[in-house]
Order: sequence, then structure tokens, then C-alpha cells
Amino acid sequence: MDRRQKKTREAIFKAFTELLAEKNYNQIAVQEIIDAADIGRTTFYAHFETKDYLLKALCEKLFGHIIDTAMGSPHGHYHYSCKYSADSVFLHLLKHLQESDRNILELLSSQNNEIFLRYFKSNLKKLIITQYADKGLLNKSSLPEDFLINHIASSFVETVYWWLSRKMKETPEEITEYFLGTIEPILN
Amino acid sequence: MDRRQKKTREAIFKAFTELLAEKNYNQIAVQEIIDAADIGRTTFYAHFETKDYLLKALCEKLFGHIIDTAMGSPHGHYHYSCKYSADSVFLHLLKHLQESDRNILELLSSQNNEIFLRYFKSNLKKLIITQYADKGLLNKSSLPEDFLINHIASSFVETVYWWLSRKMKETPEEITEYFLGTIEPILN
DNA sequence: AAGAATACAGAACACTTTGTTTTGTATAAA
DNA sequence: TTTATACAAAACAAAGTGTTCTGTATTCTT
Repeated sequence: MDRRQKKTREAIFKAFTELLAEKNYNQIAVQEIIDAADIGRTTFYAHFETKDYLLKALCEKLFGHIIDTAMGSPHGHYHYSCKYSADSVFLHLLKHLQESDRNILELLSSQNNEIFLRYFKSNLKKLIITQYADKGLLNKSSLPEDFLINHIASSFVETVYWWLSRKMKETPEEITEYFLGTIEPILN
Repeated sequence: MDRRQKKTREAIFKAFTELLAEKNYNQIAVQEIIDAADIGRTTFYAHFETKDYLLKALCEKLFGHIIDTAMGSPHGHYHYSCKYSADSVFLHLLKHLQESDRNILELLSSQNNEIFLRYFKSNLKKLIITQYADKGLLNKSSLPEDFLINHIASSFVETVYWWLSRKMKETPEEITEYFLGTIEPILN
């Protein structure tokens, strides 16, 4: 990829991220992004067809890595002990969130949080299907598997939201305990 | 209130609701609402300062009644037997949703569902505080009360969303069973 | 290092949407 | 009937959108 492209792409992401942290997505004009990124009008449209595509690209950039690492190597990345169960995936995710650059946390805490939480949830569902459903862990309950997948993904995302909106006072371990406290009784 | 005001106000709500059912909120121009409602440009702005205020007014109109009736007379409205516990509030809500004019269901199922589900959730929290927290029903758990309120409200809203997105195949009783199946184990 | 390729800036363009103002008319309330 | 006011219609500046053009600067290639 051309160095010039990387540079302007990064400038656009940076400007967009900063704007998202301070104001509503709907109220951000393409013109503002252009001004903040200090690029030409033509250049923006050469990179992103619309503002929505830019948003999508940002989501993929932010969440892609976190979800991928959780999918690929869910265990063994951390040194503390954790049982080799699907449950630890959630602790893994929380730790990654806490350690991630502050962009993702800032956006998840901003007034645009719903946009990113939605994207987070849709990716999380795929993860749960891999880690739970495909391993037959959701068959024990009397509730429909489809319902359970949605419930688990929603609960986790909402837990993360609750954690963030209260300035992450608790440790990832505590939050995992809270979260598992709400879903483990259902699965047994 | 002036008959003319009522009439145009209703025309605006009708046009807005129909537009919301078919396209994204962000992509609806005030001009479209004006055209669909067949009113003058000045008239719209005389009634609603912005599109956002119109949305807020619509939310209050749609959810205000449902939540109020659930708060005021949570039991005794239906003839079938139901235990006089706080749990029946959820069945009450689902039945009201099912019976409500198709506007609210159409909007909750539209691509704008998040806007309305968010509003629904915030109102639901107040209801849960009244029906659960203030009655001391959330003290038995080892989880923080604040966390539980958010969890219960989120879970119910997500359950409703799951129900709607699958065309309401199940009865309100079945959905209540599913939902209570996820939260009752936590409270005992 | 030289050439070809291309990413970019800057300006101009037609177009849409926004929110306000003005003037006159029709409808409601007193 | 009289008074009040909700409304329509038109015009307005301002801002934003997405595209097209031309020339310049940077980069990749060989």
C-alpha cells in the first residue's frame, strides 16, 4: 500500500475518532472530518464512499483484532491460571478491552456507544457459537439454543457497557464473576 | 388544544411513523416528512424544533401509555390466572405490546429498532426499580443491585427484540417463561 | 537515477437540505 | 361578529453533498 494512502487513511481515522468522542455520529459532517484531517475533499471520497463506510471500516479496525485473538488463541496468552473452559474467553475479552488503546474505550463510553456495542455484539455472537454452541454446551438448558446465544451475547455486551459507564471501577476478574453469575445458573 | 394543531400534529406523526417503518431515521429528511404530511414548511417547525424532538415526542406517545399502565395497575387487568408477583409485570408488558396498534411493533421491528428499544429500556429500568428493587427482591443475590437492575432490563428488552425479529412466533406466555428462565435462577 | 504511475490539493460545479422570514388567508375560539 | 392564531406559500442565506477538472508532488518501478 502506498505510503501516502496509509498516511491520509490514518489522518481520516484519527480525525473521525476524535470527532466521535466528542459529538454525535449523525451530527458529524463529512466536511468536518475533512477539515480536521486536513485533506482535500476529493481525497476523502477516494478513500471512503460514504460516512457509513468509514464507520464500518473503523469498527473492523477496532474490534477485528480483539475478536480475532479471542477466537484464535483464546487461552494461554495470559500467565495467571485460568481453567481451559469456554468461560475464560470472556475474561480474555475484558482484559483485552482494558489493555487496548484508549480509542476503543473512549468510543464505547461516548454518546455513540450504541453503534460500537452493536458491532461488538454481532461479532460476539459468532464467538459464542464457536465457543459454546458448537461444543454442545447449550443443549443442557430447556431454553432454545438460538434464544440462549442471543441472551449470552446481549448480557455480556450490556455488562461491558455497565462496567464502562461506571468508569471500570472493578477488575476484569470481578466483572467476569458478575457476568458468569448471571449465565452459569442457566446452563446447568 | 386547537383542532388545527391536533390535526397537523397527527399528520406529522403519521407521516413520520410511515417513513420510519421503511427507511433509516438518519436518512429521513425533514422535507420528506413535510411532503408526506402535506403541510407547510413553517408549520413543521412551529410544532417541532428539530427532527430529534419529533422522535422524542413519538417515543413518549408510544411507550408512555404502555409503561404507565404497567406501573399503575400491573395486575388484575387480565382475566386469566396469574400469581400476584412482580413477575407478571413482564407478561403484562408483552401482552400490551402484542395488542398495541401495529405502529409500535412495526417500529420496533424496523431498522430503527435500536432507537425505540433504547427508549423502552430506560423506561423499563424505572419500572424494575419500582417492582423489584424497592420491594427488596434484589437483595438475595450476591450481585450488586445496580448491576442486576441493568441486567434484568437489558435481558427483557433483548428478549422482546429476539421475539419481534422472529415474527412473534411464540405466545407472550412462552416468552415470559423463557425470560424468567434466565433471571429467576439468579434471584434465588 | 529516470520515467511512469498515481495520490493528492484546490477550485468549481449543480444539487439538496436546512431553518428563518415575510405576507396573506382560512379557521378556530371569544 | 370580532379577535386571535394556525396555517400556506414563497423566498432566502447558509451549509453540506458528491462529482469533475487541472496541475503538482510523491511514490513505486526498473
